[in-house]
Amino acid sequence: MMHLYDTATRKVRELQLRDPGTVSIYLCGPTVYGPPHLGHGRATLVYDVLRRYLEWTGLHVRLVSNITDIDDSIINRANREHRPWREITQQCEAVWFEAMGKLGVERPTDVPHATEYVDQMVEMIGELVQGDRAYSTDDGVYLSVETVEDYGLLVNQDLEDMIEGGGDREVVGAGSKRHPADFVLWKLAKPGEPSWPSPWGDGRPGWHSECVVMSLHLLGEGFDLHCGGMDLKFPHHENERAQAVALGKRFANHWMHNGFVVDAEGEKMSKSLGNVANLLDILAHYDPRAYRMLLLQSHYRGPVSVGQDNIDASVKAVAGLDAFAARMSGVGVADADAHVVQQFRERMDDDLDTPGSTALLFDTVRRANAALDAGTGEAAPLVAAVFEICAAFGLVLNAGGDVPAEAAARAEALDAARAAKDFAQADALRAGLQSDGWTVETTKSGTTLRR
RNA sequence: GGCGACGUGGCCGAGUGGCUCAGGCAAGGGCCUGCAAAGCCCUGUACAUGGGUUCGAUUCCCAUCGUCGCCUCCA
Repeated sequence: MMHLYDTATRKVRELQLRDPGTVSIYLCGPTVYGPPHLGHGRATLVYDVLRRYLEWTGLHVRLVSNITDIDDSIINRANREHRPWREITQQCEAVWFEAMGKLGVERPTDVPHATEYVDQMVEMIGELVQGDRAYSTDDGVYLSVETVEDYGLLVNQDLEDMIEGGGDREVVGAGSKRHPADFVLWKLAKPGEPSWPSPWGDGRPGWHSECVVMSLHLLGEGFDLHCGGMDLKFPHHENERAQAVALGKRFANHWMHNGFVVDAEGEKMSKSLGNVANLLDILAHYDPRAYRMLLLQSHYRGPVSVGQDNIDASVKAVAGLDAFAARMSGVGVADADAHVVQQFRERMDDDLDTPGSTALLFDTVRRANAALDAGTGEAAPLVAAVFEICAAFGLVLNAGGDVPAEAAARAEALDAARAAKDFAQADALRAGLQSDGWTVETTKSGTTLRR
């Protein structure tokens, strides 16, 4: 069974399932106001691998990942560009899913939009106000964090320390709040801003309220796993949790957070530092599978630096797997090598050890190649194991695909020239095929083409 | 100030109290090949620094130096 590091208890523990056979996961999705960056790509890839692996083991996975389609940053951009805010969110969402498609990230089973759940949010906030856990001020409704017993659980900090460290940061709504750490559940609208009706005045929900409502609505109390990037740990996840606790509801059983993408100097890529590398750029210039490979080779909790050298190495690693798939396309079907599969499961179940699993993958590739070289007929189970691992990783290998008759004819001509020892002609044919983009592999048994 | 992560061979990046030990990319040598490609085999005296614990530490403990993250925009 899967064991994962749990942020709340700060140790690796078994992922206990509320409903045996089904895993319920909530992943905080994007706020759609700009293009996705490498960090978004990392988070979605990490959880895509988690999801695919869990499914591969035979579990049913319900993965809910929201779209935050109402937020200050959206409104700000709309004002700046004098465009309707809905136009921005729709466009950004389309770009998001296009990028995810290219990355090979499977669409979540549910994609709730914050704006579809405003009624439920108002209802929830009402409950909190009624229970004296929240109060309204002249600019909105706030949750009183002092009423939440273990506030700070996820960040592992108590309230005083958090406030002390606030430093120069501006405390939002400081003047009217009961406690500086109280956070907004409902923001009253300023003139011209998008708004929904509520008992406290027209306004919009706070970010933290969106995800509690949607996760509890779609997955129910005590769902299995809540995930997201490290930066969501606080305040977002802490505050989501605080609301659920204040409501007396069981929230996520397990918390998972992935590490950052950092730049060459080891600094986190962030919007405020302006060093964010666009995911779309990477997708346009490299084999998108390379980013998945790069992430598979590092542990999800650690930082990953994404640079030219890094990506290049991963591009080649993936190309090597393609060559393997092409080479093994003639090997018959067999059950996957049980020992390899077992080792793979052990590693993956150990806090999603994809680096160890990737090492196992390449080692199995090597063994399968050696077996094929030796002609002992032992390659097939190893090949099957490689394909199993790739499937669980969400890595789609390119075995070369269809070769048009015209190119196949030239390959045959190449073999004929070689047989006739007309090497000048053979070399010319090969060069011609290569310049047409074919990878040409000439073996004793004949020439194969792929691209 | 509080909480936390990290410093591994040319680059990236796992991991471990002692065993031949990751893995990818790059490099050198060999086998195979008409030559390549693909593949296989071999090679590289790695674990920030200083102490300590230990028969033995890259791995545990302490300190130092350095890098980074979070402490109400952020995957």
